[in-house]
Amino acid sequence: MAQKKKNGGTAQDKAPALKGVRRSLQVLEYIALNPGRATDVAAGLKVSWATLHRTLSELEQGGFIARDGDSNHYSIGPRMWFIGTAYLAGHKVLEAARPYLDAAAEAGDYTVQLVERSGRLAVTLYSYQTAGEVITKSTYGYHFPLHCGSKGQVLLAYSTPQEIEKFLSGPLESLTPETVTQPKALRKCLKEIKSQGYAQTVGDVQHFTGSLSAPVFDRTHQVIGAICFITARSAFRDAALLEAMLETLLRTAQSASLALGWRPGAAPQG
Amino acid sequence: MAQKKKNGGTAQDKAPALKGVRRSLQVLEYIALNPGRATDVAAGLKVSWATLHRTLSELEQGGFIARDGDSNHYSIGPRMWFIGTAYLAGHKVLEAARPYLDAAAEAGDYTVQLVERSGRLAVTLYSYQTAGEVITKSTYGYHFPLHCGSKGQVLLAYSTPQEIEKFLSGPLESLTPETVTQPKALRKCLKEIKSQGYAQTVGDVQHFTGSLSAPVFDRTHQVIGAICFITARSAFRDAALLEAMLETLLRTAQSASLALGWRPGAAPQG
DNA sequence: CCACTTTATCCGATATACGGATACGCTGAT
DNA sequence: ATCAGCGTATCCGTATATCGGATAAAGTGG
Repeated sequence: MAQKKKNGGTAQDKAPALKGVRRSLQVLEYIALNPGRATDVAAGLKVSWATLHRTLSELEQGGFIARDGDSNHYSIGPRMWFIGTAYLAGHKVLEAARPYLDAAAEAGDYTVQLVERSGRLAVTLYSYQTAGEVITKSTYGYHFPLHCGSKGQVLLAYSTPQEIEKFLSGPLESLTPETVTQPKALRKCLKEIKSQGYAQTVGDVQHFTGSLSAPVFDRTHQVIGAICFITARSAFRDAALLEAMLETLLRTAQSASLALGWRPGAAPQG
Repeated sequence: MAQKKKNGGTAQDKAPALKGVRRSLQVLEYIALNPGRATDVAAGLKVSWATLHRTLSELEQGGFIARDGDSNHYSIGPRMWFIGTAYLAGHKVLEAARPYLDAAAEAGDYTVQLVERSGRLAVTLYSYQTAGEVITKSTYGYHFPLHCGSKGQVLLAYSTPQEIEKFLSGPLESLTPETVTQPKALRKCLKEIKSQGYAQTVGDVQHFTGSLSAPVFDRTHQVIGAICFITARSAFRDAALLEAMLETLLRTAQSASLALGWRPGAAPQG
């Protein structure tokens, strides 16, 4: 099945043009995922040391990556943040969903997020965090694989069967002992999510938290994102509270979908 | 002192190595600032069309920029956001300031931001927005030149005289009729800011809002960021309210500085 | 329908980036 | 103190990937 040839995964290995550009961006992404020493990057990406060194130097002097003088550890630089944020300016889904997200956040004691799929990851676009809550690492910069947490699972559940299988055939890491990593179990889980219209997971991303997520549709009935409520684990034992959360979530997601041109009913080409 | 040899704006034009890489990142930044048609990018960056086309194609198929199928307008793609957010994960200043920012946001009806300088711009790292407020375009993706708004002015005020002059010698745009753009007036303004320890501007970024900002220091007494409170214009007519805001602001900024190793007193090498 | 702008592709010359080899600097162990 | 081992920096000839002018196609507007 899984051949060892050169299955990049992100379909990025087509025509060998603009090699340098491609490599430099690969390097950036690699560093974004695992910041560290130059050698490790070279090993991880399998590029010759000399080449990598040149690339890193160039990126560094441009401010796209930053190097810690002492340890020679590289990490993403400020300029990348600046460029990256431009993605949000004018992001349709975010703009449409924003008011509802804020309203939902005001209504209850949970963190509200808008997430989107990017490759094998669920990427957080917006996070409204209720201060004083115990949830820690859930803002930007912490993106999880699709099979971890309700947000990813929702995004995955509404993908095509082919995409689901493709994802499941990749590596499925474990973030906590409670993370579900068996393809079989995940398939079942996804089916259930799709039939009930939302996802719920507890402790599979962080021990002390759980989350509830619902899909956001556009006018073509495609899922273009998900809204996710995160809160402390204890809340998931309180049925009434959970019920209220779920209701708010579904209402919020529907409002966002409506704002994006979605209308209730079957898919257009049905 | 300041020799005129190779004074680039952003000091990015030194050795002509890895041309492609540099160009592609320039393109990315250009698109981040002004998304638009390919031709415009080519004109703006003065690269031959063929070259630019190749670059754009490469970037697009990697998901680093996105093209609107109808209008052929290019904009920053999701993958850049993903990479960019990695900048925040492990950002020292942000981590240190975060609790205080949240606390401040809870305390009053204003948006709380943490900003940092990047080139000629004040870049927002974190924004805690009180829902229901009228402030609109103040989240991520909207970064302003240093002379606009109190946040930028604070960052600028604590720069070295050389840097200030360098900045002032560049183009000084106007965001609203109230934006101060005369170098002379700005110089005076900056001096005042530095002596009083905070900045206040009203209506120079958006008509209906005003802001209050204070610097954040690290252990070497250098300014590494600023904290900014933004609120509706009307609040700036209420002296008592303003007083309270200022107090919270200064306390917050000081807490953040302390958390970063700053200690009261003169600069170390004084 | 035609003039014009914007986008896409070709192709040969040449400059440019590749990567093996080598040299430097640091850390920790013998 | 010496040496081994790792990580980092730089050199340089070669081959290759990139540049950009020109050309073709597609889209836009009068």
